[in-house]
Amino acid sequence: MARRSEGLSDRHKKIMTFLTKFQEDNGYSPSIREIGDSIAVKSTSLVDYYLNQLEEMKFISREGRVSRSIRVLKPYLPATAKVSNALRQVGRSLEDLIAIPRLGVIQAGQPIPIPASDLAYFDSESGVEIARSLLPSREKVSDLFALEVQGDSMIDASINDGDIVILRQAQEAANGEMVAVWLVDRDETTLKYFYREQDTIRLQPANPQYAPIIVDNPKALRIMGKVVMVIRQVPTVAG
Amino acid sequence: MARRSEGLSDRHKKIMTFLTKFQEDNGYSPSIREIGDSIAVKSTSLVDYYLNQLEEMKFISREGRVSRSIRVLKPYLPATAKVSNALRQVGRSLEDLIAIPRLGVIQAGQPIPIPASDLAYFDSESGVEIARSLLPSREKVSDLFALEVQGDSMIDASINDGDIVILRQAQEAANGEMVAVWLVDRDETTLKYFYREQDTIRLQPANPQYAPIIVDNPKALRIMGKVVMVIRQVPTVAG
DNA sequence: ATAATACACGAACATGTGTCCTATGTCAAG
DNA sequence: CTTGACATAGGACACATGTTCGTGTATTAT
Repeated sequence: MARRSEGLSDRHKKIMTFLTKFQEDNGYSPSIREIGDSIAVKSTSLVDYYLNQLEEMKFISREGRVSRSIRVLKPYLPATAKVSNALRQVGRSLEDLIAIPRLGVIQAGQPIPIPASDLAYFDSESGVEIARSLLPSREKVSDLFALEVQGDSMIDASINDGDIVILRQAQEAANGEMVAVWLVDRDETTLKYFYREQDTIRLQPANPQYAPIIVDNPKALRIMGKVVMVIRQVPTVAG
Repeated sequence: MARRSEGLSDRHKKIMTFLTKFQEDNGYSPSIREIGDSIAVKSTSLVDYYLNQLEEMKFISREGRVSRSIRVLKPYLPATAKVSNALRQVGRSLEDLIAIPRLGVIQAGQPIPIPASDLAYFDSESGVEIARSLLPSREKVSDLFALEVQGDSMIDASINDGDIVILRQAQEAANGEMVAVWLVDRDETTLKYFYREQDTIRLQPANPQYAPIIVDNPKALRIMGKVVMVIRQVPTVAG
């Protein structure tokens, strides 16, 4: 185990991720023991030990002696967590229609930066409204967000300039899935097919005119979400 | 106490208000006893009784045997600006939800009858619901209908097998527009780009692997509608 | 009047859950 | 080697919390 790592250790990160995800999935906090299970730790005291550290570092806060009272102060996935939080208020109050926040523009071709911070704010007026009946039933509303596509590198994947893509938050992806990834180095977000190879990750634009992006450091990219739906408004020549 | 009140009783409202407010204030759910205090009820069983009703009415959901696991499904809080704002949003959204009849599947080889008379009836269960905000404002709702695409002749036009296309009824089309046409001879309906040439009409599948269909007798085809929107549900490898 | 039903109280119960104490192992510094 | 800080485990303990059962009291229907 890594010792003395300043900032968050691996365990801390796992816990924060678990906390964030658990709360999004269930709407309430996990218990100490549930957290322990998630990081394969049997003893409750050790979990408590970590939680105290996280509280010390202002990553969470909790009420003494109150079950499941952990609040995530600095979501480990800052943008996405905040968004889903906002979404929960609108989305869950409605059964048929779902307002999905349109976070911004994603450049599918030559990637142009969407600073991650941009993902943090979401103005309800810019949301995309979707009928729940169109979504696979298993989709959790709170995990969804929308982006508008610019660029044409995904043309062969049936995604065009101007399309609106609905994504589900995810931190991982299987080979061949279409994902939105944040490239840390370039500080930009792009839409690509995801392939994990031996030591690298290949981000493949479906359009063969564009070269794939090869990432050798897994930490240099963060998967923001998987594409679950594409909406395209076809312009008609004459109204 | 009001009895037999259909819908939410006074107690129910108080509980929902308390739940909403408590969660906003604390970030987690109150316990049964805390709820009891808020409505001056001493017995936990009575609170449980009400909670069961609220759960029955889909106002909340909770996990069995898990503390503080209440989720508010329909926030009840007419006073707060925030909530009323959200509700207004929801209300407006509902009005804007449009049910578009899904007439059937479009596919080479399978004829789809789309006489105007057929548009009159449609079963709401088979309809596709679209938020009005997604449609160009000028679209007349009554002119719209939906088809599910089978086959891949339009792949390069960003339309894939399984996609749902929304069309507007039309008898004519301008060059380059994407239309659904009924080929009288073949007795089938297909989706193609429309080009009128000197004496013929060319129906161009965007996918170059497929040859265009040349129709020399204008009466041999009937334009059923223009494509105004494409909705694609992307399957994810692992749910 | 009687039965049925909805509403209400309280207490007992089982268990979920946070807290805390002790013990052990590991590693770097003295 | 010793020491001490850190990491880890196990478990006892108290109490927080959801569940359930028994009982009582109105209101309504038969």
